[in-house]
Amino acid sequence: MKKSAITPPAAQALLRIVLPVPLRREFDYLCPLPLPAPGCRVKVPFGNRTLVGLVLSHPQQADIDMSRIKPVTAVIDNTPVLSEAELQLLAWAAQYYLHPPGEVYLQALPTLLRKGEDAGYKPVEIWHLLEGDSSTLSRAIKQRQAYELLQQGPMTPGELAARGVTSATLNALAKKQLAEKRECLPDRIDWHSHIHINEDGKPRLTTEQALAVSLLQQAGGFSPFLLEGITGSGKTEVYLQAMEPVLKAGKQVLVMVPEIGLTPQTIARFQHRFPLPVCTLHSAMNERERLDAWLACKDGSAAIVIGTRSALLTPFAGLGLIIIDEEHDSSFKQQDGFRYHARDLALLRARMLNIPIVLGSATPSFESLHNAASGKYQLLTLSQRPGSATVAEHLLLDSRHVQLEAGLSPQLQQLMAEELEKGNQVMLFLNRRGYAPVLLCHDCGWLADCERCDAHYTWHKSGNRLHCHHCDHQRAKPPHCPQCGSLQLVGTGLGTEQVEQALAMLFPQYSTIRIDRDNTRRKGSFEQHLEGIRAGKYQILIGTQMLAKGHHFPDVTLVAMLDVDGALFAGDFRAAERLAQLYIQVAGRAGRASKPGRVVLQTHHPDHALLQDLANQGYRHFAQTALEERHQAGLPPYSYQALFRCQATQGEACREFLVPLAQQLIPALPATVLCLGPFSARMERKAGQYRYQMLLQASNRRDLASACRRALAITDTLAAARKVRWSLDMDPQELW
DNA sequence: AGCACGCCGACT
DNA sequence: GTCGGCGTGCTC
Repeated sequence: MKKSAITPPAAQALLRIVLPVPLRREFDYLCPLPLPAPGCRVKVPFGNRTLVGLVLSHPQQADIDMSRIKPVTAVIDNTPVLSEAELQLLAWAAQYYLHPPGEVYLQALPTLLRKGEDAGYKPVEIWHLLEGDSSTLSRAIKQRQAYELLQQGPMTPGELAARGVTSATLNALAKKQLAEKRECLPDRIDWHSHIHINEDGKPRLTTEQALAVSLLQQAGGFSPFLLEGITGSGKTEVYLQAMEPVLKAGKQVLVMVPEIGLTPQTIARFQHRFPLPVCTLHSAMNERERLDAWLACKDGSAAIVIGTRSALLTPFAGLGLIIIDEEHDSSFKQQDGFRYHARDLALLRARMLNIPIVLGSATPSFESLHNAASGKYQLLTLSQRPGSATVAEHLLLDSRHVQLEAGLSPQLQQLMAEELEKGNQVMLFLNRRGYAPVLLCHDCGWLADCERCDAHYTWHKSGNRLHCHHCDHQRAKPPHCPQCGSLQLVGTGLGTEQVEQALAMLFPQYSTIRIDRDNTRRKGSFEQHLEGIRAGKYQILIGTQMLAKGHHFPDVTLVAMLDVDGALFAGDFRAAERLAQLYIQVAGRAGRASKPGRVVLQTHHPDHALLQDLANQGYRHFAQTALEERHQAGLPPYSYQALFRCQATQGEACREFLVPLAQQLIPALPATVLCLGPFSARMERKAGQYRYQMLLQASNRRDLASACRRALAITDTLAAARKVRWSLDMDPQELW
């Protein structure tokens, strides 16, 4: 007879975990010993569903009554998917951005891991030979060929297929017990001990480059740099050489690029210099590719990681350097959900890891310039282009009192003709696609307005459609006015389509290509157009800013911005900064190497201080003036902001939430914190949603954070909060 | 966010 | 009589 039917209660203890729910809270669960370490995933019951959560700590005591605490369903990982250092970074981010911790932590994991999949590589299939009598293959030619191929070593089905071996042949071999398919883990390359640097194509450095490289190569510990280098000054070469000692020490390098910067050419350049494992991380990858790349960062088998915003949250085995190219680019700030700024978090990560970080740009953000001026960043300047390149000439063309042809002044047409006659290319920028931004009835004044937004439809003549650029709604262009029946529907204003059409009339002897989102939608068509331009198939290029980013065409000697006047008076205090960055970007397209370039800005406000500054003094001078203005006005980076946004199908619902929030908050604010609003978005209704906002501005971060925490506490008590969608945006980059 | 619970209108 | 509308509350 068995003794003791009583089993002792299983030894168990508490886990504090985060879950993918929009609650600013952590949750405690019971778990049998041994407890999974912080950074491990567990499955837990939550309400009546099961969620994947991440272990943060092992608390001694629960923060609620023990009777309400449930046991975990399962432990997924026996080794953490995130290290202590990464957990610390994410904890800081959740605190700083005041975002629900579950959404912050889970953001650092690829989707497959969020769903609870194993944190392992996808096994690869390998065919290999078995011991056996191969003489039976004398008459089976294909099988014998496959057998002989496999005698050289095991191969994947893909490699075999490339050599003409079909799966049928392999299956036949398997049936005869001569070969077998096995699943195994992909090879991991141990690159750390044998670094090779390809000196082929390494250019001679300018003095400035050499100085920057030597300072970067000597940098040890946490040292932030701002690399300010004009277009064509060779920033990438500085990055490459700064990476050398880091890689030689067996440390990984993270290169962050804007969304549009992750091109095959970028990757190829790094791959060519360093024949080491380079991996990319971006949104266009599928879930499996992303997990495999994520694992390669985490286990150290990737030497160089080139990625967009989300790459910053990826774990690294041994990160030695962070590079942020085009650091001013707005795509580094996430614009929904967890609204983090990857550049700002990168600084924090570098500080936590005690490693150098380089922010590079031709047009640094005002924040970074301010930090360089105050000595927080070391400034490295590249003001020369290698070789004998000349600097472009900048012209402001007064478009007042002159007859514009499809937006082109006679003077601009003259300049274009001059360059075209010399066999050069001309590039025109207009940040408005479509034929005309407004369609109206000439007889009764009816306007084609979007039903879901406070905006006009843009008339796209190709396809004869009306298209709302704010909500993406499309409809056929009505044949006559819906109000008075008139056939006199006319377009007002100018879009790229219209300019393209007009150019064909003005310069019939030259061919024109338009580049905007409308005619590059098809995969690969953008690259195809670029190729056509490089090959000289087109002499005149007209496009939106997508033409401005990064692509260089050596035969372009004249670039012109047709209309930026709208941006000069936009309501957002950052509009001028963005315009200046775009202008410099565009200007960088003009001339290089042997051919001097001209940059033309056509404007109705040629005396505007901003434009004068940009054209005559350059970005740096403009930035200094503008920063001084921000200083006077107490705007960022001389103050700090947080924005409460709110949207609902009824404007009233937004006001019923934000007004009492502001009323209760304002009396509790210290003198250092300013509350502005609530006020409606400049475009109050977008895609059927009414949008309101409330801005908090403070002279120091501590007071701003406590004001936000106060506001969040009030929000919890407001029933009206449940009838709207609201969010908190720390360090907002744009106002609605 | 999900999901259940709960209390009021038009339908098999 | 029920199906289902969305307000309210809760999730360790």
